[in-house]
Amino acid sequence: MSPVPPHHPVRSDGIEARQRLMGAGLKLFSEHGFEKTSVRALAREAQVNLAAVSYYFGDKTGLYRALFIEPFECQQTPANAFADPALPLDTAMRRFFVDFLQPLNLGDEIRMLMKLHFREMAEPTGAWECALESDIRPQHEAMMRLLVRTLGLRRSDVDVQRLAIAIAGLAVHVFAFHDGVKTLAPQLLATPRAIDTMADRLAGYAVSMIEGERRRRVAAQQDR
Amino acid sequence: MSPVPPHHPVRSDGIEARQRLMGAGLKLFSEHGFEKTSVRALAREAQVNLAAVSYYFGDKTGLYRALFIEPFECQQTPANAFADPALPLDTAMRRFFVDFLQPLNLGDEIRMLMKLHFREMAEPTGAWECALESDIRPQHEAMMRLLVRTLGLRRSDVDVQRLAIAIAGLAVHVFAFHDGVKTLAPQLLATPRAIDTMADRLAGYAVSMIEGERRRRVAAQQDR
DNA sequence: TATCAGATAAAACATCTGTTTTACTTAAAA
DNA sequence: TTTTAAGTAAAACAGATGTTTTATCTGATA
Repeated sequence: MSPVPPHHPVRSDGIEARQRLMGAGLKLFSEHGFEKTSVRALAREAQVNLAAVSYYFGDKTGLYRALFIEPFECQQTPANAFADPALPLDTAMRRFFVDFLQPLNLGDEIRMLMKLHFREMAEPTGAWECALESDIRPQHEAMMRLLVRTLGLRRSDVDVQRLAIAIAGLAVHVFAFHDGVKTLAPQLLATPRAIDTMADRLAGYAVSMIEGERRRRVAAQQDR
Repeated sequence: MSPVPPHHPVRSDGIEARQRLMGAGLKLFSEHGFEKTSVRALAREAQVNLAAVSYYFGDKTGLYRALFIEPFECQQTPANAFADPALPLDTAMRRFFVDFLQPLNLGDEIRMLMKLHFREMAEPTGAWECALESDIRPQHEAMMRLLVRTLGLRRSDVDVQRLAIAIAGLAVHVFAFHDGVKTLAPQLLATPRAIDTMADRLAGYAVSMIEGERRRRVAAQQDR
């Protein structure tokens, strides 16, 4: 029925239509969401014919899914900071939050991709599960390993999961409710320097939370 | 042009159409979002004629806005917990988070209203600014007053704002990324008891964060 | 009872949506 | 050069959408 998407088009007028459509999709989807972005707007933005989206991606959702599946360059995951066991906790945390908030500053494409992912998290279209498994879960698990290591546990439990989710939430919240934060306290995200300070503080909060959890566990142990 | 919405319709076949439309709007908007909810679906859900929505609310967005503006019953704000200065910090925090996460359990209508608000936060349609000023900002400021009081400061500064936003983020994150949390760690929000435990832990995290911030301020003071 | 505004109902309207069809152009292979 | 298929373009399609119009009905008031 629908033509097979050719991944390496023979013909190309300068930039290839397929890639330009993905660029347009990244921009428009992240800006206005899936529903509010029409196929016509995509074609216009990409300076490509209306039929191109169905030609290359089958349909509109095909283009959307492609944005989640096909990796963009760079894409360094913040959780990399947790890989090295030799790294002190506060340093690792600080690096995590700096990496996490990085997209707020620079990298137009990555920022849009990030925004697209967060949008998908808030309003799942189905591509979400995919992103969760490939992006979120690995980071969540890396975080849990760090916590298990730091707290000196033998293995993870529900309280470690709670803590991991709460720490990630510190960063996610800033991202997802970027607009709200900007309205409540514009200075906090106004400059790269301010964002760096924010990352620093968030790392500090995370460390405090972990220390608190350690104390709570000790107290709970003694109660038993 | 458009008929003036009569707030007290004389005629009423049992339940009034206007109110039923708001019920339908609350359900469908919170479930599927603004775009994905059609006027026809609203009319069907409310068992009301198609024209009723335009008759009572002018248009579709009018109904949506009405859901934000017109207060539903109860609506106790979590930040009430901060009003009493005599309340110990940890108690106040615990109450805040319990109140905040309460809608996850019970109160079908309130839960939907909450979900609608969070959805609006993630995908602003314009009704957002309204909600921010009337709902969010007061809570944010109550939180800041508590922090200023607890930290023994004379007045708020950017670091207090950062802390307030981070603490609120603990709760908001659980709400907004409810689905994600449920996928990553289903047990955490499965039962009312689990939710209560979550609120308890979040309160603990918040207290730890505040203590950490107090230490940070002392250290920064000494550096100067 | 007659009147009249409030309320409802069904149909019509114009627009926009995602998708497909059809025809045309291009460039490489036979 | 001829052939073939990939790629492009414009128009057409079927359906859904928000909104308005027109007509009808209801029930309290004069």
